[in-house]
Amino acid sequence: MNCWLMKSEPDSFSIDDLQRRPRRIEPWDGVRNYQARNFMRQMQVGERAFFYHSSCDEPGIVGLMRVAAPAYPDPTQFDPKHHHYDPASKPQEPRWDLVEMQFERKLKRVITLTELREHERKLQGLQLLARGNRLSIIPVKPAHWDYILGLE
DNA sequence: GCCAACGTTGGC
DNA sequence: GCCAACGTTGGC
Repeated sequence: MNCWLMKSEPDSFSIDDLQRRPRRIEPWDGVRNYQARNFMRQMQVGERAFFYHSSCDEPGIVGLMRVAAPAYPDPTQFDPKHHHYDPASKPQEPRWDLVEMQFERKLKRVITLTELREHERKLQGLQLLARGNRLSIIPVKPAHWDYILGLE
């Protein structure tokens, strides 16, 4: 079982939004980065992911999710009215995928990016802490997963 | 295949 | 709002 970390800007979609969705499930659409897409294609139903709030007052991990449905083509890529429309993607050969994520629980408190950095030595190799990190979906080693949850 | 220009991400 | 880092695009 792999573990993951998925970023979202709370202004557009927050952990509370996920909790309020029907069945607490949301299609994770709008990912337009090949590396992130390839990670989604590796994700298996039941695998766990951190929900990370980015570009906000307090960037950090705010909750836990599980993969509810494996990767399939993201319909928003074919919708000309959609912000994430990709005219270069053909329905016969979709370029972008999504996975469906299900709310598991909120953390008792936010584990901030600042706090994670204080544990840099224990979290060696965690891509979130790497210089210039911009990927919205990254794998998390099980040992790192456990260590981070231990901070809660 | 190179690389400049441009767009995006995301912390601060 | 600024800016560093990175990805993508497109001319050559």
